[in-house]
Amino acid sequence: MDYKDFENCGLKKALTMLSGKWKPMILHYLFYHGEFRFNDLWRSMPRVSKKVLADHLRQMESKGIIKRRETNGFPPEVNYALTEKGKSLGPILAALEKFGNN
Amino acid sequence: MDYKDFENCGLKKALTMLSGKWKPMILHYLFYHGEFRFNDLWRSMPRVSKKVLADHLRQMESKGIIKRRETNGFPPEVNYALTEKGKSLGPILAALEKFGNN
DNA sequence: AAACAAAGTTACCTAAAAGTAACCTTCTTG
DNA sequence: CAAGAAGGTTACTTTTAGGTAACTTTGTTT
Repeated sequence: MDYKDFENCGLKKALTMLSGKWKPMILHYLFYHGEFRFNDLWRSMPRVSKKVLADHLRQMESKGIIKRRETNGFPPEVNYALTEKGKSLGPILAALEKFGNN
Repeated sequence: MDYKDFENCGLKKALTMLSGKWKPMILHYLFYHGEFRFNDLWRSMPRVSKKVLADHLRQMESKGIIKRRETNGFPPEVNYALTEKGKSLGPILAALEKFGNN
């Protein structure tokens, strides 16, 4: 590994996708509840700001981990769910959780 | 999961241990080269400051992922290596690396 | 005696991440 | 026709992470 190319390392990319104050909680919620709506998630996480939650969701969407789906009824409804790629994180996150609990 | 207890979640704890700008690179170095000395690592990572490198190493040591060993000869020599717990991250990091490369 | 080496530490400074409160748009209901 | 709800955005402030350069300590080499 040439260290000037380290930004392209898969480990670095994966950990960057998962780092963010609220991402573990979002992922936990997704694996536990399946999909959710923006405000439902937000209300269940009382200490996160809408701004940061929206940022985190956008980042995760841009990495292909979650997908956003708008229904055009009223009131507007936006659902977030894991993509297939996101679901493939399942075993890894389970292993991390186990590791973190020692 | 009660969200006010989320700080104690294993996933959160694990990801916190692994997050830090240079930790993926340190781990990569450890798994690839085995142990190293402070300045050897530092010289191979020209863009990290000694302060941050020392901080990262201290955090990882405090989590039991790496161990620090001083020899009392001269010049002083400090070696860092993975602990057994650290080695147990191997398969997880390999899976993350694969995931990160899609 | 001066210079150097290892493994840091210290006192600052800058950049990035997160938080706050107010606001916006489109429709619905009272 | 005012209020409210969903799903955000905006401008601004605070907090945390990371960076810089100089310095320290103990001993060795020149």
